[in-house]
Amino acid sequence: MASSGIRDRFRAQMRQEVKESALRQLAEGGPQALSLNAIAKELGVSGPALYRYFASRDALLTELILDAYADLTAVITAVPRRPAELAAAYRSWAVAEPHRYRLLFAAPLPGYDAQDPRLVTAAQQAMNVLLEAVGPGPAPDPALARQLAAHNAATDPAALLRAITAWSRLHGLVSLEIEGNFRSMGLDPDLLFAAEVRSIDQ
Amino acid sequence: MASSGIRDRFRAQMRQEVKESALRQLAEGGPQALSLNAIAKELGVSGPALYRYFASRDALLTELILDAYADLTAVITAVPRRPAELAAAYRSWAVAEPHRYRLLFAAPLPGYDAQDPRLVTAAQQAMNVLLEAVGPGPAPDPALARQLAAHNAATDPAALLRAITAWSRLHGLVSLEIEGNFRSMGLDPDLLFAAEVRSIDQ
DNA sequence: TGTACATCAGTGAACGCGCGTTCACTGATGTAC
DNA sequence: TGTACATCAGTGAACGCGCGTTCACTGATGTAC
Repeated sequence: MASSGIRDRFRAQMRQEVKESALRQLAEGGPQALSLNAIAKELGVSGPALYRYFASRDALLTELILDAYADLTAVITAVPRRPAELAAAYRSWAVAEPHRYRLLFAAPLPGYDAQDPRLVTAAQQAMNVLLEAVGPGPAPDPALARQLAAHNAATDPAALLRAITAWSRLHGLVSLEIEGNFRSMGLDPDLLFAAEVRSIDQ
Repeated sequence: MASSGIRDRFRAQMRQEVKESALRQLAEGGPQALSLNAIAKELGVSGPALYRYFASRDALLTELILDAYADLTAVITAVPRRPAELAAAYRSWAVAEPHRYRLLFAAPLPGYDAQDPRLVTAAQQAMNVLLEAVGPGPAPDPALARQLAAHNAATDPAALLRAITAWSRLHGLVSLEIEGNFRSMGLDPDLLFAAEVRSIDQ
């Protein structure tokens, strides 16, 4: 009951607004632009008020990361399980929200410890979607096969390796694109992407 | 003459020490850990003293980036121009100095504008080394071929595309490795790397 | 329906810290005569 | 060889700013009787 009281609904909405403001800041100012004081200011509230909703800056950051994993996973889940479609969905999300993509895969902020076990779980769920799309690739060498099996016993190591390789290639393209490396070379990321996806697809 | 006076030599060495201290800080604290005050403290000097050697924090950062490009280029230049060797050299450098690799390819710091044209030149020189190692790949589609030719008229567009693709794949692996993504999956980056390089090599 | 109470969102002041940068200045030292 | 001077490394104080977080507190409001 308590969890659907009026106060609880208010709480939930306020938490949501804090997160939205935080994301707006990340989008504009880069990853270390996440400042509780600035969020409070945007929401028209004093700084300490935010401590009603999040235990600390790190706690807020952790939630943002979990949300980002969930969104990315949702986006690639909503699409046919084929490499080209998955890759396009993955890239679209990253390009649309580079600040959130960075939250997932770029350097962690100093002073922030990604200890939370929920982060590991969230990452695995995203990976599982990719896994369903790829067929087995070349057989990994025995040592690698053993590690792959230990990481995910339910999946053929050759398929797992292929999924990881595909992910790695995707990440390479996407991260260079969102940091502007292709644009500064005068190259259209769309075309590079199409060319590379063809290679993953085969 | 003036450029080899005693004072000039002193200046050069002091500049070097400032840079070394800056790199030490980056190595420990992440990219936004570059603080002039902290550098000054480490060198046993007051904060304002550094302004004798660098016009601003951004000027220092720019020099660190240029140095990093130069070092990476030197490392891959010192190795036979074959894909496997180049890839191994590239990766070794990145893994040995992840903080410098991030300086080159991860998100720019907020408030830092990478305006300096020397940065573009430095990036191209590194790319040129990769170019010499790859043979032509599949023919790019016409629009992409045009852009590739515009970016580098001296090179066959098919070879250029192959070099860019190889770079992108390398970057994907290397950046996931240095951020600890493979380690957290229980996978040995060496083995993943060997598997992926085989694919680039063919 | 009315009242008393517990809950809790939000405040303002404060703590201690760090940041980049400027300024007027001191004092050592290389250099030119 | 000795001396005067210009150069310039470095200082300490200050500016204005922002940060996360704590604390004791006020006041509104939902809730239980």
